[in-house]
Amino acid sequence: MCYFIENEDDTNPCRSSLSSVLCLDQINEERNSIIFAYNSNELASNLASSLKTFPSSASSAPRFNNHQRNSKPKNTSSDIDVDSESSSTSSSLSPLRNNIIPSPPLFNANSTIISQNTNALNTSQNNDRKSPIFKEKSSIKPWLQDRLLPLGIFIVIERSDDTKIVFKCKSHFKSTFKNKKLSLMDDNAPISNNSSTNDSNSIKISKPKFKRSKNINSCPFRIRANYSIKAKRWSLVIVNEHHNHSLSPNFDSIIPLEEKQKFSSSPSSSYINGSDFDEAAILKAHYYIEENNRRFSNLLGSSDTEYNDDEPYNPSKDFKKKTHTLINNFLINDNSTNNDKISLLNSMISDIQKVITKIKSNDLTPIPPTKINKSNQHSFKIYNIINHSSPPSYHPNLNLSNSL
Amino acid sequence: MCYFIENEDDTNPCRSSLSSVLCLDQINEERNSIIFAYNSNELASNLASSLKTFPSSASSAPRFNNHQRNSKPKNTSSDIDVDSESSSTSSSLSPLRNNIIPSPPLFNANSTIISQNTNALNTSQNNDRKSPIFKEKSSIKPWLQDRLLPLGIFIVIERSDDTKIVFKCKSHFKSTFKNKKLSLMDDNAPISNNSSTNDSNSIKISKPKFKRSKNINSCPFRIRANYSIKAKRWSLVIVNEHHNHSLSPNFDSIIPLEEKQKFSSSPSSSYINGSDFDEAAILKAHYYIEENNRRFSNLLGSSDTEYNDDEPYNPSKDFKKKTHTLINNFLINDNSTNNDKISLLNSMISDIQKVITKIKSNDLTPIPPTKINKSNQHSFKIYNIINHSSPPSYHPNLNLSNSL
DNA sequence: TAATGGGTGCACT
DNA sequence: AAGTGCACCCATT
Repeated sequence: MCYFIENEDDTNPCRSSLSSVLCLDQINEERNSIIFAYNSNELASNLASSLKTFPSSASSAPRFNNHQRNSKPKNTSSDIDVDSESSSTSSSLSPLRNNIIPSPPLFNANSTIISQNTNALNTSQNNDRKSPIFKEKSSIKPWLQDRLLPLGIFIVIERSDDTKIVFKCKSHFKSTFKNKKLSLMDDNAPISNNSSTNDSNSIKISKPKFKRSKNINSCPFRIRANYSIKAKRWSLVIVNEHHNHSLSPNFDSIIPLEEKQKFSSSPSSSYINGSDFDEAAILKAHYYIEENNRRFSNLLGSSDTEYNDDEPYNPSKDFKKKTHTLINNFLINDNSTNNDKISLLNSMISDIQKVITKIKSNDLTPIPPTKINKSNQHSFKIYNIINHSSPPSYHPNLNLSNSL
Repeated sequence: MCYFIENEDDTNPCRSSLSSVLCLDQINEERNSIIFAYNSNELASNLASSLKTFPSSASSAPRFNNHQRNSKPKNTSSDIDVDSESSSTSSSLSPLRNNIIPSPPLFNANSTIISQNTNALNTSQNNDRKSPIFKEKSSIKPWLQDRLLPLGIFIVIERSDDTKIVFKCKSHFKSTFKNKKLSLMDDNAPISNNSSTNDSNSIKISKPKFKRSKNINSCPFRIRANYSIKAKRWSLVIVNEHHNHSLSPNFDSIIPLEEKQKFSSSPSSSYINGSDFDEAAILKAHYYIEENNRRFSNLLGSSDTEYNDDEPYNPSKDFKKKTHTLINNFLINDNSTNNDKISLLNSMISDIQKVITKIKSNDLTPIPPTKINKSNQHSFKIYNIINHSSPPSYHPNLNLSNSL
């Protein structure tokens, strides 16, 4: 089994968004073993480490040479240049098969890996370098699902065609009705039907409408299968290993019963019930990944976070950008009077100053929404902030070229 | 042909959002005639009027009785209670068939209509009240498309199952790449490659990334086909007759060539080329609808508008809500130091004050994004405000009841 | 079947 | 205006 690593150039923004790479090898499926490569990205390493615990014979991750696209003369034919046995850093590996040990790489982010299987499947295709790892497209998803289920990852196909399959997490979306009911149950505030007890200091909550954002479905986790026409083989790429939700808590609710049974009883899942199954390692890996995802997982239930592939999640920058967008949008779009606009903006400054005060006192409770005092405004309903999943509204007169 | 109108109760929020109702009858398809009902909604009336011009023999819209669900004893069997010939307001109708003239209704929004064909199709099923208007589900879309194409409305199925079909406008979305190119062509700002000319007063814009919002695809137009198991028939409901785009300008580009040919040559489209086709009336109706949609049509190209059935579009309120969400989210989520947070918030206040200044001078050009001066921050890219279609981020710890 | 990213129709659930 | 899994497309490079 050989690996070829290409550095991505930045001319293709889509391709340069690959943040981490992991190549899986299903050749030793009978032994429930996985060979994988990982890059310097911490979370990718963690995922790789967790996968590493699956096969019992691999003591460390194999490493591969980094083939800079132009740093080395490359065979221009359809054959792929392969380094083999060029490094001693992989000597600690216990190769699972009598294969060419993959060359040690210099990994970095934005690199992709093309696995080139120089060995045969246990079939007549032995020693055929062009033999695909996956014989057919339809076998990729079951194979991948089997390996990700123990991590609590339930994949579905987001998009596919003859040359690619894009996998993502199964959506956790529940109906807004169900969420509404749950939210109301969780609400500790007493709902009083006695309107006469209304005093000005207590804001009465009358059946707030909860509506979970649709973006709870926007888990950024992606795995991609690419079919190389040249190499005539499928390869797997982890495009984004992050989740915006915890994995184990939803494990039970997401996976259909038949999947669970299949998972726990199928012969290919013997790493769960088999003799060489290291349950402690699996659990440890599982929780380790979950730990790394904690800052995302606690977004569950109110997540509207969008992940930018170009750069890591940065709440401050995200906040700044969104705020800037809002302000400019308001400046240009709003058709209220200038006085009303200024009044609104001043109330916003007031809000920010409240937040600054809270930060200084380490008080992280949210500030209450302020009312808009406009005579010509419709009565301002008290909205729960969760209630608003609508994207910002732009005005048709917003001329893009003028806004630059 | 009889009609039965049910008032929706509000226990089903999906159904109560029906804003207008129009029932089409394809029985006289051979004569290219349509019987329809419309409610008091103005645009629904317009659309109904335009449809009315299709059949040459119908001089006015039929009206139907409003059957309040509990105002009248209703047969609890599977037969549907039908009023017939109970009003004289429909006397101006020229019934297209020797049918029971539909009873005049009291229409209101949030009502739905169930057509009950008391007459037979021109088949052996004559006098079978259970005979569906459409013999099969698959015939509905072609029939409806034939009637909407002359209005410039090209429908696709949004969702369907055994008992319903939801139609919407075909998306006008073009790829982001194309938009990017177009936007750059429209950009009047010179893009200088000479970085030495950078002075502090002019904000240099280096190849802004345009990315059209996906919400350009959110045209609210919806027509729904419902299958009544009781009545064993399909009925059509106009759920939302508004568009967020003009119809005719996109007519040519949207409709595939084969559809156009089918439209202009099929026998069922003889109301276009046939002898009783009133082309002037069609065009008038077409432009009339387009006129009514003008305020939506100029959203094309920058549309992020989302239609809220509960209340009209209100930029100020939208802005206020989003800002509040952002601030609270930042307060809770951001893991930077307090000094950095405060610095960021102060810069935000500065931005708002700039906006206030601009408002006072009636200068609606957007403010430039400010840099974040943090040593541990990545360089802050200059983003175009259109570039941000991501919804605000919410934090799970944000207690909803506390924020009220 | 160049490689690869993405929109979206629409039936399944 | 059920949400979404999936594939048939088309886009750019």
